[in-house]
Amino acid sequence: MAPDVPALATRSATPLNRAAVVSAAVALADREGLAAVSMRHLAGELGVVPMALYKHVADKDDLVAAMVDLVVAGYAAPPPGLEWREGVRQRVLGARDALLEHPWLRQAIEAATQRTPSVLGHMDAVAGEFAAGGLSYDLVHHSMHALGHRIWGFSPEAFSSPPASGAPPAPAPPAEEQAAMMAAMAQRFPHISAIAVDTATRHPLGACDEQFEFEFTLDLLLEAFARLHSAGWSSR
Amino acid sequence: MAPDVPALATRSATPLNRAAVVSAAVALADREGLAAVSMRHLAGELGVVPMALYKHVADKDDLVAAMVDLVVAGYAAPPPGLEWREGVRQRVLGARDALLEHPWLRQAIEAATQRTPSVLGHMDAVAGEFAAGGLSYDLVHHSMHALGHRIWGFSPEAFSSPPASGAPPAPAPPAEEQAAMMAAMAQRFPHISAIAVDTATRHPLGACDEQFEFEFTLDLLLEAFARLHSAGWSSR
DNA sequence: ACGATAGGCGTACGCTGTACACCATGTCAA
DNA sequence: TTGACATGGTGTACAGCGTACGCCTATCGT
Repeated sequence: MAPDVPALATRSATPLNRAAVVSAAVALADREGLAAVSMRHLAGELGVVPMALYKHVADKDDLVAAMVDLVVAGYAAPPPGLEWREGVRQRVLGARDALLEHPWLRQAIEAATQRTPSVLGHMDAVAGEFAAGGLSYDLVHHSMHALGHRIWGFSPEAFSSPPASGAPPAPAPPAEEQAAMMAAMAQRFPHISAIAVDTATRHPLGACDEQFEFEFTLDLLLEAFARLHSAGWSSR
Repeated sequence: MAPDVPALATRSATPLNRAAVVSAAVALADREGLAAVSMRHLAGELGVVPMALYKHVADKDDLVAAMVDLVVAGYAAPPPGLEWREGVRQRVLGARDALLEHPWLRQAIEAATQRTPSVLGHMDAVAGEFAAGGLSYDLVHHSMHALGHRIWGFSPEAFSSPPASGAPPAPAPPAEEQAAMMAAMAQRFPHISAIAVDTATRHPLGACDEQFEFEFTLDLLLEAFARLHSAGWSSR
């Protein structure tokens, strides 16, 4: 028999390094979601024993932070010299693009306990776009608070259902029951039901247009910031 | 010897019920944080074996959802007949009050995978305040998207540091090093540093005023919604 | 030639959620 | 009165998690 390389997992000849570990984790998360990124699973993916990873990352938190850092480092930077609203807009939409490519990113950012360099860099770059427009740092500060997680490309949706992990929890209730449910909903929650109806008439094909939703809010806030700016607003 | 009641844990004579389990979980989370709410810990608290809890809650997700539901059910409702902005404002600030009493609530809401009745009820009530002002459901829909998690009383802060769990990670670096760090920060991240400086001059005593921050954004958005409303805005 | 170092391995511990079988009790119908 | 049945607490067990600790080997600078 030939006792050479391991059977299944890809095990390269050269030793691991931090970058390889982190990018493998990103790829794994892209493929199977953030929950699948356990030290054991990732190690198996790399053809290595779990504890080997700890030679390259301090702990799981460090790994996740590094994953975020890697993706955020790849955010597209708009050309300099843009009007400030456009600069902010492009940076935020750039973040959103990355988010759409790496759906786990939102969860990772929300769970993050550190601010890594790339993360700070993005926040600084966004602040810089504001500042280039002549907004006072006072206003920039509060405007960025208003943007909140939107600078990472997502809004904290009060409505949107969680990402529908795999199989539907209820096995498709019969249409009759569903109609009864709808009626009960309409009675108990008239306003959100009305919203649902209103939305359905406007967008017959599916749920609401997330991208429109996102840009709507973004532009709304940007306009409000501009108004405050030209009015010489100050926090005290 | 007296082989009667268990030694340490409080074990009442009457059997458990769902409400008792859930409110014990809330109390535990209030005392020791959401992370401390494990089935085993909670069961121990109730003087019961872990699996006993599964007679009252379907699983951990169900428990957390019920915890959220319980707190949200207690949100203060403003008197009817308020001007719509004031109605929304009071409901949202009421949610914020509950959040300040139960710091774990934010995390629980963010992690929630279900919309329980109380949760839907709050969303509906907020929508109702808008609707009472004559806003179209179309605009209500988009305005609530804009509010996002703010209707739960918190804004997703891009800046605020995570809640500083227990001991500081670094054991208070020497002042000399700290100054060097600050200088390096200022060079690499000029804008956020400028914000920090600006903020420090305005609020010499501490970090920024979260409450002010929150209300600033809230009022900003509300004013923008009002402007759209009076301009007859529609999404298409 | 040799010690230091880097990097992968193996074992083990304590923690998590929860499936499954079992048993005591209270309630109700026959 | 008796048996069926539901309710609720128990005990054991399993798979998975992060990670502390010690060992072993290959490489490299001196």
